[in-house]
Amino acid sequence: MSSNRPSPAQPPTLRDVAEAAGVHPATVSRALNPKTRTQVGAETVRRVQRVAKALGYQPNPIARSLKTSRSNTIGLIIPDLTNPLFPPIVRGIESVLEPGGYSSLIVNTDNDPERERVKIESLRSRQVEGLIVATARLDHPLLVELHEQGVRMVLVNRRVEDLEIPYVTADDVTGVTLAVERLARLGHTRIAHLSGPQTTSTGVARARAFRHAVRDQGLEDDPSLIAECAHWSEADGAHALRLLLDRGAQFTAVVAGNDLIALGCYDVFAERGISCPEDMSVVGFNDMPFLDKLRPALTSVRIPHHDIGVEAAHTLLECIEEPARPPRSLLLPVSLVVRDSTARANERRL
Amino acid sequence: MSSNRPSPAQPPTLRDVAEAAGVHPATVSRALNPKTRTQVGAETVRRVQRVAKALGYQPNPIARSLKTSRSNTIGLIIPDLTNPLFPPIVRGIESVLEPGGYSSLIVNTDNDPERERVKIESLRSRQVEGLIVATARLDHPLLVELHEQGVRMVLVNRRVEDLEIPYVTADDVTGVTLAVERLARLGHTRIAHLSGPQTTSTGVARARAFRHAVRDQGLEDDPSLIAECAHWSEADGAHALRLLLDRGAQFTAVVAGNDLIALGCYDVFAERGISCPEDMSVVGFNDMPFLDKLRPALTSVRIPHHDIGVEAAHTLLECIEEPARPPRSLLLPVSLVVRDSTARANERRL
DNA sequence: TTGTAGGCGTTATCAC
DNA sequence: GTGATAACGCCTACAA
Repeated sequence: MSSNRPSPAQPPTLRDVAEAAGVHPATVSRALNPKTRTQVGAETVRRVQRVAKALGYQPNPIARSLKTSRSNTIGLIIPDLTNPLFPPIVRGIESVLEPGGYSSLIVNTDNDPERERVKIESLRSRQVEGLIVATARLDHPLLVELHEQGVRMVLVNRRVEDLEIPYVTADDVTGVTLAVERLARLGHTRIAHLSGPQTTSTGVARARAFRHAVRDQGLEDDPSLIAECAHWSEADGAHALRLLLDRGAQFTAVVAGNDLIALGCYDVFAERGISCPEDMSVVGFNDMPFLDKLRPALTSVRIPHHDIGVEAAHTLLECIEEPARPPRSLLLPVSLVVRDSTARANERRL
Repeated sequence: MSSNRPSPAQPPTLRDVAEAAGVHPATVSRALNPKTRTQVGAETVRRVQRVAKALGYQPNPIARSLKTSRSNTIGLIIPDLTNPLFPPIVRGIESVLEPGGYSSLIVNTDNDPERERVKIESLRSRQVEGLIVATARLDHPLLVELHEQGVRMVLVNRRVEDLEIPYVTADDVTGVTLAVERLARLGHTRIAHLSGPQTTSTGVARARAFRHAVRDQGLEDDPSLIAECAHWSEADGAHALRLLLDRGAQFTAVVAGNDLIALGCYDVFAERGISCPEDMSVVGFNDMPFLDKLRPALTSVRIPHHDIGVEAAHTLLECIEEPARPPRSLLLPVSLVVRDSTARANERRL
């Protein structure tokens, strides 16, 4: 009876429960842990559980981590949470991690390798059990290093060259192909591509797919119709389009590396009095939110954001929980969402 | 000697450093901790630091947490990371937390109280030292309960009634007033308000400010021109506007509770062939990204997203690090960003 | 089936 | 100034 703590809400520990249940702490530990519960008498288990609930016992995950050297935490490396591409992916990830008993620590790198190094350092010091990385570049020494150190990770939306790191991405090739096919069917014969940075697998894959698709449509694969954006941003998209235009390139449609780059095109259209889609068609990539409300509504390749997150998380958990099994990578299907930024080619522009 | 670990990259511990430096672990601890460094001889400090760096020693935060019962982690409760309002706030928060040595655990509640309870539970079991809450409702028993338990927290963009919890919000009253003034100056005499949920302080504050502002402009404060949205969402915005329209309400402008609600209006305009801004002006609130690219570009009240995050984080850290000091709340300044969704009133509509 | 004991890596509190 | 010791809360051989 006398075991009531008058104390100021110190959370109860295993010992408190043990005391209250008249049993040894180790027994409580076993009774409360599903994996060892069988080793304890059914009656004892019940009593312990009752007492634990009564006291409002919550295991201290820090103590547990110290003992088991598992943190139940994973790190999420993204360039910029403010880019609408990522929040849905993050939500997908959490929808898997959380039921699995994991939490995620999110960091923004702004695509700065130094920042990235520091933040990953900090994540590791917090003992994360794995990493989901959305910032991978084709040549990415840091990731190679981590991989060699046995850090478990999964890449989303990206890959690294010559490296056996599992990845989950959208099917870039099909996406770009759909875009080009659509434009070709609308009579466009000279289509430009504002590619993403060629330091990223995604940028390279989409650019390569673009050239293939153009040839497959029987069109000329003219390198002067391709401009590379330094970053996946509006500003860089605008810059690249201006370059093409100033160079006097002739084209009636643009396949943008992603939606932000496409938005950059909108800025240039406004600057130069080009009307979209009458003078120029544009297709984006990713189908971010609110594209349907743009002026004009942007045609874009839809990728399964949420599923990418879900699959990435599953893959990572597999790596963690069954280190033996060789992890598989995933290519998720895409579709073209046709809106108002694409129309029949305006031949006068050529 | 025999103390060489041939082992596979077990990260070095304090003990390893101590051994290598020929000194006691406690000394290493002191030498490496800025707050206790003074207790150690300068020469020793140098040697320990050198050895630590050489071994690549990283303190184990879990062990430290166990001992100090501080996790250096805070929880971030937001309704939905996918709402563009939040990522910039999150970034602001992290920009303060990180240099302060804290990490943040982000959870989405989808505004579901039950979910919220579970997630906060889980955060607490992870020993977070404080909470930044963006989901507060005026009547919010859970938060009251937590507050009474002494959980440190700061509200962003929201307040709770009759409760001394510090908050950081934008100046809603001024924002709405600016919007109404602008519309009045454009000749609008009948202005509708699609309010946010009246269960949130923000919804109430903006609605109240709206009615004040209308009267201040010498216009009629007609309750039939106000409709409440059940959530801060596009769908609910559209729903509310349809309601008003179907009711036969006469008005030429809408002040929306936030940008998403304003976007819902766009949908209804399209449905009903109302042209904006010719027939109807709209003002949003929050100035989310990409509003300038909408059709038409949305006039909106800009709030300092990033700063809200920054100040909230500062406030929370203060609460944690100086529990004595009574925390102050903050009201951050706003401005009206005029774009194309507002124009002179079209009297024929009345 | 249950109890015992030791330790995970760190820090706080003593001594010396 | 530095060393010894204990303890944070939990888990897990091992013993009983």
